[in-house]
Amino acid sequence: MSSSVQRKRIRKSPEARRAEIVETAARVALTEGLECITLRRIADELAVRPGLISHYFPSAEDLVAEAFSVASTGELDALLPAERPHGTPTQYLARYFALSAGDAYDDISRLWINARHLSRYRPVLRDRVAEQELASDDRLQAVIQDGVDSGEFRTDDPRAAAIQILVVIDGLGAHASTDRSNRPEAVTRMAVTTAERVLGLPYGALTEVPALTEPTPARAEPTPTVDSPDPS
Amino acid sequence: MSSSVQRKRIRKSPEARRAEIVETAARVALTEGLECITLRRIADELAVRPGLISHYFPSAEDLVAEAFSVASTGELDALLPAERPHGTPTQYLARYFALSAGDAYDDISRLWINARHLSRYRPVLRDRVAEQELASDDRLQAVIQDGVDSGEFRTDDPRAAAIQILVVIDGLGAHASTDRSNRPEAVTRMAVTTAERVLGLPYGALTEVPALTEPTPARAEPTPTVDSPDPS
DNA sequence: GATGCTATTGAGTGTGCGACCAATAAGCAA
DNA sequence: TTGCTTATTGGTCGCACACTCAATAGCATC
Repeated sequence: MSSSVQRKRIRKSPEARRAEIVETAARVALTEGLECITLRRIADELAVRPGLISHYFPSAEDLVAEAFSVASTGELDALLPAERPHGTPTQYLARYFALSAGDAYDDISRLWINARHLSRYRPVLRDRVAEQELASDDRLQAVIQDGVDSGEFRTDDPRAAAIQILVVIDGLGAHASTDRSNRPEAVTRMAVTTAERVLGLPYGALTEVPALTEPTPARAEPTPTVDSPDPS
Repeated sequence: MSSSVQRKRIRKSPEARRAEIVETAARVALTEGLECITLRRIADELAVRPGLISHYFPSAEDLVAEAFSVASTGELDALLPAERPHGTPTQYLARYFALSAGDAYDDISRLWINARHLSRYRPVLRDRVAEQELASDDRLQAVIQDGVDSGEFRTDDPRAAAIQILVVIDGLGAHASTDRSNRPEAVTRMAVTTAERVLGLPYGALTEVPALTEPTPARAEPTPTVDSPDPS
């Protein structure tokens, strides 16, 4: 056998193939960057020909935007799930900050920087970025609102509180490609400190917290096929 | 005359030509992005042939890195000069925040996002980004130290204070390509608020301040070497 | 005005990209 | 088994990019 060149073509349903393409692109976006989503790259990954990717995404820009949305949504769900049946708002928030400070968060930080930069040139992506920003704001605001309702947090503007926290997280994440080893503790802890301040919590309230009773998986499985609605 | 094709070549000293190239690249970086620094693009700006750019920068990556450094240094000097003979630390700091909140700052925010993203792939640029980050930290720290010495500010870790302020500014700047029109006031004001907090100042101390006696120019003139014919 | 140094050109190489489309064959239905 | 729909291929086009190098010509110097 001279080599591994694909001999037999495999024919899949458009829905399955499309989902497969988007998933692959999302993975590439997260690990290597949005500009690595090229027709050839994704095609290689799936052992098909570039033309097939074009067939599903006549404009490559749409695939990039879709990949970002999928990756970003998946990460958000992993960090701060929409359903929170296994703990208090304080616990979920504490978990959120713990994850945000970990090395694993660097990929997400990089993805956001990547998307924010690239959206300068790509209108389709720009819309998706704005959409995902809103989703992040909403998600965090919801947790805060829950905490306010339960009396754990105190703020008269949960949305402003959420955005302020996210601004700090973005600011800390900006350096995801650079060395951050010798940052002062006050800086490392900035996100938590900000949250404690805007939510009327005492120092340590978000770091010294019992873990969730039934820990949600660190990474949600990305909804195995079947659906995946139409992108742009 | 069929057209404007360059007829006569102009021979300049290597130093002058090199400076011209870097200046042009820095301007392009600031207005259009670092990936628009291509041999052809810069050559067109200067009405020379691409090969000449290669002659001065055998690796284009070096030009990109150099352009970023020059642009970034220039902007830092415009925002927060190293020499501050015409006012108090409070005044210079207030001016810094005023400029940072203006629309003109968007170009700089975008440049930083651009550089932070691109440095993921370009080691030379990465080093320059780290270097310029340090320069920003140092510059702000110096102003804070002056203010502490004069009794205007109060903090026991000027560097940590500086970095915290910059993290917030970075976080706010992350959205420079997106719409930010309907941000809560608390968010818009975050950088100033942070500064007032970490420097032990009352609310408004950095916004209600008399202007500098001899206002430094908002933008330093880039040494108009007689020529510079065509902006794109 | 002639000479020499070298800044600058012109022409070319190879790579990777998105996009396009007629031809092909997989797999379902009859 | 046959036929048909259409998912998939293979090939091609044009463009933009960085990089190379021998040939050319500006200009300072004599």
